[in-house]
Amino acid sequence: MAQKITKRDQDYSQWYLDVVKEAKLAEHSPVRGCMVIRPTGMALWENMRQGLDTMFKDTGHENAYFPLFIPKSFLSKEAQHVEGFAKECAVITHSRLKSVDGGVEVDPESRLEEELIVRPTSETIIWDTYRGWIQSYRDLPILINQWANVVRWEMRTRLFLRTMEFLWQEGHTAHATQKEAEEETLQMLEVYRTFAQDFMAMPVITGVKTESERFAGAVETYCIEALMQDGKALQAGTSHFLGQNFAKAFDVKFQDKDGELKLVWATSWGVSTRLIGGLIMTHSDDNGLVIPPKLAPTQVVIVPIYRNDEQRESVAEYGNAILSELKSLGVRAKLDNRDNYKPGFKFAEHEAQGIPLRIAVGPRDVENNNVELARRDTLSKSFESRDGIGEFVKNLLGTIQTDLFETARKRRDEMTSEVESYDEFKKVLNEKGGFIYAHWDGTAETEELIKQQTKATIRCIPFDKTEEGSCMVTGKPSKQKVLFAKAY
RNA sequence: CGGGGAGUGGCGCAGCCCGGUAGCGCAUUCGCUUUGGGAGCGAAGGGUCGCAGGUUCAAAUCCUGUCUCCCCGACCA
Repeated sequence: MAQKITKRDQDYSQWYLDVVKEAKLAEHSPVRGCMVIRPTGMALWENMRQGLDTMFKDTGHENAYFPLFIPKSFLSKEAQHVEGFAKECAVITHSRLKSVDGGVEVDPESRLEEELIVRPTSETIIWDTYRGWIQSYRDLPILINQWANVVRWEMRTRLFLRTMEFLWQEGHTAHATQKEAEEETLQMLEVYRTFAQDFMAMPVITGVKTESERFAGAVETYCIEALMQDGKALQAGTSHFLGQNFAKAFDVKFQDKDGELKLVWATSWGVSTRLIGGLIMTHSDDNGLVIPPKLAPTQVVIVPIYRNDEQRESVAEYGNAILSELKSLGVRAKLDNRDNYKPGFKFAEHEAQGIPLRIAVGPRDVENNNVELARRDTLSKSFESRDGIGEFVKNLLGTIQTDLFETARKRRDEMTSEVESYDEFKKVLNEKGGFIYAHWDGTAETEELIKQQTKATIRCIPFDKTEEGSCMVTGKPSKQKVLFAKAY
């Protein structure tokens, strides 16, 4: 029997872990800080990947793949970049083991001349490669994405939200002009925003990071920020305008139309399996995971109910016909005809796995020519006619998708405050949490002070909060409010 | 890296103080009865108690060392 899930309001961390476990998404591996993504979790990631990949292709990008290992020297070429990542790199120093009475140990003879770094991100190896690909303005732009795993030696990990190794995509583009690169950066931010909202049903705030939160090596970092149900923010994706930093570091120049030799402009952008963590914490409840229909590996599950073999057959026939109808309409449906579990158990299990819609069919339904429909998001049940059930379900899935977004947006809005003073800020942060808009003087010192005193950080400087005011801490003039929250 | 907690069948735990070489619940397998919200009964299989030393006639239990994981902080997608 599945273990009960800890109440969400009681212990949010435990609740989160329970949901992940009960939904069979992932589990801790024996390797410190790493996770095993189970088939259910992988199917979800694959759907997310497909949605994103289509959007990348639609905006002119192609996929490629670069090596996992990066020569140590590459990492030292961009000063800011090194500083940001040096402290969390896995380093390969040797190439083989040797047997020593029953066990193995590292063969000291095999020490590498130059150590290899397991990529924490691929800017360096990619820009080293781009140097060879770019000579003329005709070679630009280069619009490439890579689906890969990366490793960051994190101190403390949490399933999906922060693991030592994680799956992600990283886009790396090269452009002839600053304007084009900046437009690309914002375009991809918009792709992320659209994906988060339309596929994940997760509302996000877009904006630009402060200098202290900026990606190591970027000129400007843009982000999407989501709010979790416990009132903490999650950085769900980033898009960086890299300026000419990497072009300078890796000497990537092109000859322009005017004959001049110029440095290339760059962007990079990425989202990771962390999105799954965001998805969980945006929609799920005490019964387990809730997945929006667009991303659900299984959108509809049909549960047959019967008392004897005769009923079993008629119900199976009835259920299979519905299954075929749903499949023919492109609905991802399955029939749960396992005989070793009772319906109640299956209901609970499907709910824990977040399947958006359940259809229960029993002898009564066969007789009355109807079905019992249960929505995962609202946990409400209704009886619907068997006739036209395919179209009905298809529409309902669409409704669930938009309802999930609306519910999440409403919750986010209710958890968003605007304050005018630092006292009010601290009060709201302690009593309510969530997103808080407040004026800030734009200095790193004030930002750090607020962080030290309240643990809240500036999640982003949003695009749409222009209004004159004065910093809630120092009273210095401010052109706009910025978005604060405690964050994951 | 600092503070706390924990390592005992697949999972969750008890036993440890006060040594006598393992037990409970769930899961698994088989059988019968069940099936509209996490089924019941009966039987069976499965663990040298994280690892390494030490004390002892005897160690899950006491001592020393060590590794790992989880939680809270600092750092980060």
